[in-house]
Amino acid sequence: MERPAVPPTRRPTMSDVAARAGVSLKSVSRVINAEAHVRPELAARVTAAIEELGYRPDRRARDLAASPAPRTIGYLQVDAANPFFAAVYRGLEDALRDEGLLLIAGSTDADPARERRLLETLIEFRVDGFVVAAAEGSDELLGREVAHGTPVVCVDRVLADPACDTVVSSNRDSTRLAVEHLLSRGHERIAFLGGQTEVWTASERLEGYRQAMRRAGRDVREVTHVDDSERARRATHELLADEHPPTAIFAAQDRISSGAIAGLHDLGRQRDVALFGFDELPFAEQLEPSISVVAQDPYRMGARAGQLLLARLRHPSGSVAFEVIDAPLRHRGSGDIPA
Amino acid sequence: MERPAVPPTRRPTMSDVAARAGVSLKSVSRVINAEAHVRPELAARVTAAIEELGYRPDRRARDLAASPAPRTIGYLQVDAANPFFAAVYRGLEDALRDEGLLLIAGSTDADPARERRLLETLIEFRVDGFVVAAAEGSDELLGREVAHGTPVVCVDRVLADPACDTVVSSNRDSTRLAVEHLLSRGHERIAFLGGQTEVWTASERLEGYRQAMRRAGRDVREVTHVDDSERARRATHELLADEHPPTAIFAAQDRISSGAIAGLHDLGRQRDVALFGFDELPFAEQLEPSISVVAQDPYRMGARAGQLLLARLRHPSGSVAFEVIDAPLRHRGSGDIPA
DNA sequence: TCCCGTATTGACAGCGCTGTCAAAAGCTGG
DNA sequence: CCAGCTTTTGACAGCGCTGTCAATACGGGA
Repeated sequence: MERPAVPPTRRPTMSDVAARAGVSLKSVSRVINAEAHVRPELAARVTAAIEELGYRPDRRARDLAASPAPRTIGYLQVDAANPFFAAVYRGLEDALRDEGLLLIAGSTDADPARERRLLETLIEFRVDGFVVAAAEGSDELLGREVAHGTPVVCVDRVLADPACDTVVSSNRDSTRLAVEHLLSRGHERIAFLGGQTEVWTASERLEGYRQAMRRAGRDVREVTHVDDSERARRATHELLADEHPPTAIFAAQDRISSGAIAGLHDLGRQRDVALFGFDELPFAEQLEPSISVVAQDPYRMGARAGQLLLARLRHPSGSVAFEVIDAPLRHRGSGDIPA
Repeated sequence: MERPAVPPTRRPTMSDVAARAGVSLKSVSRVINAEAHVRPELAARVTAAIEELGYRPDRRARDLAASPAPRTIGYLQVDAANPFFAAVYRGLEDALRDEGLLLIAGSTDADPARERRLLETLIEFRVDGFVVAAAEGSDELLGREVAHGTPVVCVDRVLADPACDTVVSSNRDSTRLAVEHLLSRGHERIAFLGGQTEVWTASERLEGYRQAMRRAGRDVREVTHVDDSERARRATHELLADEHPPTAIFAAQDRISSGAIAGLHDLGRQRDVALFGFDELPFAEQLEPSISVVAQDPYRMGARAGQLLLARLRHPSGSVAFEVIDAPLRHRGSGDIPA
């Protein structure tokens, strides 16, 4: 199929509409913005011209000329394909949609350089606010924006210096409770499989684990920087090949849980090693045994972040919020396997 | 925490930089765009001023003034939180990133009105191209854009009238092969659980099922408009409560597979009713039995769509591509349960 | 020494739109 | 019929930037 030679039709502008309708530029502007004091007859003529030409206003020019209501929000996430961030995204989107705000998003893959580049680009587009669910790759730039008065909401992370509105899960406490549950089932050797400790959430969860183990007087067994499912799978293999293998595993995020589940299955040990995961998992109910998890609610986190952003847009100097969303334990089976 | 009264610092403009550096507006512009013929000494002064003021160019003004290289692509998807669309998104993002293109995305929830609104907004932002993975809610508007010369790529759907570049899976053929596989295991009553038949992909898959059944001389048993996991779960219950229940089920997309799996588990029938799903599933390996699926590759679809878009941006009148990405069968167990 | 080509810089218009303000048109009551 | 008001319309500047083109400065050769 050959595409027909493109008619080099310049997109019609407001002047084109004005000329066609035989009115002034400003009158077209009035009609488009539904301003008062326009004779219906003139409005009709303009509307007809708009229709005939297929005219659409240019938001960029509009925003440049007027100091407009907020229109776009930038969203920085680690990975759009990760269910956690996808759910945050969706929550955000739904919270902002009613206000007509559009999301411009990008994945950073936890690469600080990429994060910086992305943030700079978003600034150049003059987005009206930011929601940041990504590592600490751009704190300085971000701090500048906060200081400048641009609304910024952090999700699932914290920005240290200029305080900004923040939404996080009860990482530490929920982890502690989950580990205490494992302890209550008689486990003494509980391994912790977690991600990069430089990441705030990861360190919080690790701290929750340590608190529980310390209070119970047990030795910790920490495997960190397990950043993907495949590494978690291998780590699980290694753990169980140990001379004194753990009888329970705490997996500090969804990818790690996936790897641990796969690893246990590989060895046929899924029914005798207890497992508690952080993050809800698809098919957690249908797996055998079904999987106990700390269930974060990323959709809700995103939605709250959106609401905080809207509030900040309306009241730039209101007090700064720090919201902790409870991540409840879902006891399902794998966490109740006894020692 | 009280936020300090915001310094109402207007964001610095190019004029501010020019004034500070004691040079003309145009010189600043030259430095920023790395144009030739600028004395290093002057460039240094400008750079310093930019740094001191924390100046960032305004892309909107820039794009308005110059006819710029493409910068943004609009992505219409049904639901950002759906793993399929999230993976397409990610593929797109990765394909476009190297060209410095940014994605502006929105979820339509298969609501035509919302789809139209979203598309109109994206047009107002003058995005340089569209990738559309959403239902047929806005074909007229979209056709206008295609006719107008704006690059548009359809993913997982087709646009009938003005042909546009398209990337789809082998929906019909792969479904036929999967159903033929079930037939080969001796199944005679195979039920089809699918979504809205008005959606192109859904109708293609249904057609594949019909072809296989017709050729084998079997009666069809079609349950359509099963649009979410919960409805699929109930439909599965009903199907198995039938006087002549099916001995195998084909689930035409991931959400439906999830529901069917849950439904079978509810009844404890997961080991004696065969199941073939469309779309890859997390934990498909670890479930018992593990789940046979037609494995679409949404990441690759997104990546190809991105490449097609880039190609079209470069050669607006090249020939129109229609790419079918093979969705191979993954035989894992649930599809091999005999009648 | 002066002329000419090249390197460097800046003035100014204009991208598509909205805000301001003034002009034109229409209405009221006396 | 006119003053005095309101309604309706348009001219024009300017948002922050880039393209064009003219002006200035500098170097080398005649």
